[in-house]
Amino acid sequence: MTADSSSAGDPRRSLELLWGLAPARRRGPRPRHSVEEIAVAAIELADAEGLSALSMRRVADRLKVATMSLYTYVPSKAELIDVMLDRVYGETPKTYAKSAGWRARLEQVARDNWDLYHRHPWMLQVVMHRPVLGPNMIAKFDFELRAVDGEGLTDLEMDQVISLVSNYVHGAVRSAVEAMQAESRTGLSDAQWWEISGPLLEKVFDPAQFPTAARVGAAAGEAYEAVGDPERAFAFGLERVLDGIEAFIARRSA
Amino acid sequence: MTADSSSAGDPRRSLELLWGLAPARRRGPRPRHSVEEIAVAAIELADAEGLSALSMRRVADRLKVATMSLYTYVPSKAELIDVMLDRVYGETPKTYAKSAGWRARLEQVARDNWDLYHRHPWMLQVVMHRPVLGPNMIAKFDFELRAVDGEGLTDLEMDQVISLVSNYVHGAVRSAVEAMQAESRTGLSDAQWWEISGPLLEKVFDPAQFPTAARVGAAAGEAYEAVGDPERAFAFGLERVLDGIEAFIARRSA
DNA sequence: GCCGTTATCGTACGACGTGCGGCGTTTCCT
DNA sequence: AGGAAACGCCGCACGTCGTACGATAACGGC
Repeated sequence: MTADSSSAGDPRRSLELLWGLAPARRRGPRPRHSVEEIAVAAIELADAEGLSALSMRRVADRLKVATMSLYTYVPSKAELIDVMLDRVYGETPKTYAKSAGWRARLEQVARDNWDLYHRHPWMLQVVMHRPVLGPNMIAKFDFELRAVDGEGLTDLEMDQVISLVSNYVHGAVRSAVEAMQAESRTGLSDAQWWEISGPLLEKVFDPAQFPTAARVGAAAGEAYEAVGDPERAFAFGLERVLDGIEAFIARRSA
Repeated sequence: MTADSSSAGDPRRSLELLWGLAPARRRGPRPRHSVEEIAVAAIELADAEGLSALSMRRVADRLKVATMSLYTYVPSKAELIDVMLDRVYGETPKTYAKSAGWRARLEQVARDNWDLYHRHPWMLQVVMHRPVLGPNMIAKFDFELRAVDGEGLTDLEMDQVISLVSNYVHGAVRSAVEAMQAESRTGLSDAQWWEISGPLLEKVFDPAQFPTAARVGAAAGEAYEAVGDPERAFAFGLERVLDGIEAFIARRSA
């Protein structure tokens, strides 16, 4: 429970929340807010300050409401995160260019996800105990599968191809975002950090023992000084992944 | 700070810890423990109960020591996690079979990481603000780079290839581990969970609207009932990734 | 034996998620 | 019209967390 997780509560309640199945109010005072409104406030907070700053108290503050009032809309923090997730899943485009082939479509899927994670880096830290079966998540899944539909793959292979791309993007974004956030989180710029770490590491690290790491580490370090290089690394990996899928599809059609 | 993160403290202190650079004891009572011992206890706890159960109090209990005593060995929880990480990085093999080509070597790297993450799933949740420059992490980096050394790639390309493989493995393990842990974390088996979610979802989800998701979801759901299928999905993706790298290396040599 | 150093640890503070129970508002039923 | 039931709102409290602070006691060098 301490960990920021989703889908840890009652699945029934979760699904009702995600699909907006309110049991139809009957009596009592009018709700002053809505699940949507709460989710929006929570997303804004998480976007701005990270998942570690997302607390029920802070969300309530944002809405000028007492903390416990949130619990009339949402059974627990886990379900709130479910709603947040499904909501941001709704942000990705859901149409392909008409002329695009499967490769262009898959590339779009990868880049849309890359963008989505960059807009909401807290998504990377949410551990999902079960898939969040909200409408937007399902629409997104369907859309992504259609990228490789009709190319002669079995259903299982289609799922595996989409998983492959999703998994790669997730990992790549994670590296990139962590690198980007290092400065703001620690209050130390890369330069300052190396100024401290460098000399100490030199005393203790023997380049002769690990020549490959020394050489490549230096090269990569230099390259990454240039802004935008994580994006190039992402593009590089994506091309390899798509090449691998291309070989598979070609072999499958033959 | 609330988030389970690493490398958030003083880099100098971190490096001293990681490389065992104690400032040489002089006076005072003999330490009853060691950073190593504390890290081992912490790793055991995190392995058994997950990162959310890893607290300074619980680690101290395990060592039969007051909570605050830990702070004489480790400046904060973040640095402790750094030490834990570098320690488990030491677990992966560091030699290749002599006969192995780059592809077999890369596959070994991927599978060793897959195994490592499965042994220590908490690694997936640690957000790294900076690379943990410990001896084992460097040795591991060097070892992995050697998988693709001497194949005609530039230093930067070597780094990108290793990143690609690492990123894919990270993403794939994440999916697999989350699926595996869903039952123990929520106390609901997959069957029980579907028994509740299924009927509700049927009321609300229209297969005609998302035929691809419906079809593939059903197929994938069935396949994953069979134990060990996440591993097959991992193997599938890995083959594609390696194929993509193969194409790149081939083009590079030509 | 004494003093400076250092390990150990009890207490405390401000965060967190959330259970419980009281209050006041709104709606339905008579 | 009036009473009762349902429900939104919220203050308080509990047990958790990381860790700052200061007291105490063990030890090494003189």
